[in-house]
Amino acid sequence: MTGAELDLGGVRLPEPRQLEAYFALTEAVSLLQHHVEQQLRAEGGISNIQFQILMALNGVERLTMTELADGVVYSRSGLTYQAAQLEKAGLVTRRPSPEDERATLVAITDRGRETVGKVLPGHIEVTRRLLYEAIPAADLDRLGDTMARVRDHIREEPPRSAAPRRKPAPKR
Amino acid sequence: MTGAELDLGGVRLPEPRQLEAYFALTEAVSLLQHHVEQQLRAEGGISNIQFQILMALNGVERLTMTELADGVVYSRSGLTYQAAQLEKAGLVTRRPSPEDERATLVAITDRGRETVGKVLPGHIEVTRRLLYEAIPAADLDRLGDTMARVRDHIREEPPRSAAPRRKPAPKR
DNA sequence: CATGTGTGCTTCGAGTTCGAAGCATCTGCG
DNA sequence: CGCAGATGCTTCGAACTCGAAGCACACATG
Repeated sequence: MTGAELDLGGVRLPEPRQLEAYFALTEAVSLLQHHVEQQLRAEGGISNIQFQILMALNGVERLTMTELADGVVYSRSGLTYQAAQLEKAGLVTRRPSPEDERATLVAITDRGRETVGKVLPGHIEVTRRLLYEAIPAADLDRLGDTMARVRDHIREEPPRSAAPRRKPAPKR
Repeated sequence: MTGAELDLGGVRLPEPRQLEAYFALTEAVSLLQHHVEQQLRAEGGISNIQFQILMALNGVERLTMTELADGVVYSRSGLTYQAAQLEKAGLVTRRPSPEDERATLVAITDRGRETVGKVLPGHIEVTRRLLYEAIPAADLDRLGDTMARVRDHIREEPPRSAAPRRKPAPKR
C-alpha cells in the first residue's frame, strides 16, 4: 500500500507531501486571486465575482439567476446582491422571464461588454505573469487536467444533508 | 515556446488550454474551500482562517501579528479582528512583547490545541475525500510541486507600487 | 378551481472583510 | 536630548457575504 500513513493520537495523518500539496494549492490560489482582484478593481472598478458574472453572460443571450449561480461558486443571495450592483452600474439588465414569472433573466449590456473588453487584457496579463510564467507549458496542461478532475469530482460529491439544486430535470 | 497565441482585437489571448487551467484551478479550490469551511464550522465552530491561524501557532511558542500575517494570506486588520475573536473564545492569548511594546505576541492555548485536535481529523477526511481521492498519488505530488512553484513565484512578485512588508531584512 | 407542494428569487440580520487613517513605540541622526 | 520617519498594530466606516426566512408564481391533484 502506498498509503503509508502516520497514526498519531488516533488521527490518521496523510503523508506530508499530501498536506504540502493542499497548502501550496490554497495559498497559491489565494495569492493569485488577490492580485487579480487588485487589477480588476484598478482597471475596471469591478470585483472578481462581478467579472466572472460578466464573463458568464458575455457569450450568451441571457441567463436566469439559477443558471448563473451554477456557473459561479457563490451563494444565491450574494448573487442577487451582485446582480443588483451590476445593474446599478449599467453593466447588466434584469427582467422577469415571460415564460416563468418567478425567474429573473439577466443579460449583459453594451456597457458591460465594454467593461469586459477594458479589463480583460490586464486580467490575462496578470494571470500570465503570475501563473503561466511560473511553470512550463506542459506542467500547466497537466495542472489543468488535474484540477478539472478535482472540480468534477467535488461537483459530484453528494451534499452533507439537503440536495443542492440539481439540474431541473426537463419538465414533464 | 509553444505559445502560439491568438490576437483578437489587440488582445493577445492565451491558448484555450491555459484559460481552462486557470478556471479549473480557481473553481476547484473554491469548491474545496467551501466544503472545508462547512466541516470546520460544524465540528469546531471555527472558520477556515481561524483554523489556519491556529495551525500556524500550533508548533511554535508564539508569533507576532506580522509573522502571523506573513503565513496567512490575509489583511492585517482582518487578522486583528480574527485574533480578537479567537482570544474571546479562549483559543489564543495576546500580550505586548516585552522587547518591543508595539508588537503583539500571540500564542495558542490548551483549549486552542484541543480545538485543533477536534477538527483536524475531519479536516483531513474532507481533503482526502475531495482532493486526494480524485487523483492518483503521483499526480498529487506533481500538483504540489507545481503549486509550490507558483506560490513562490507570486510571493517574489514586486508589488505594483508600495513595498508589501518584505521580511524585515536584518537591519542594515 | 381550490389547495398543497415545489421552485426562483429577494430580503433580512448578523457577522466578516478590506483599506485608510490613527495611535503608540522605536530608530537613526544631528 | 530631540525630533523625523519608520514600524506594528488597532480602529473605523463602508462594502460584502452568508443562511434563514419570506414572497410570489408554477404545477399537480382531486
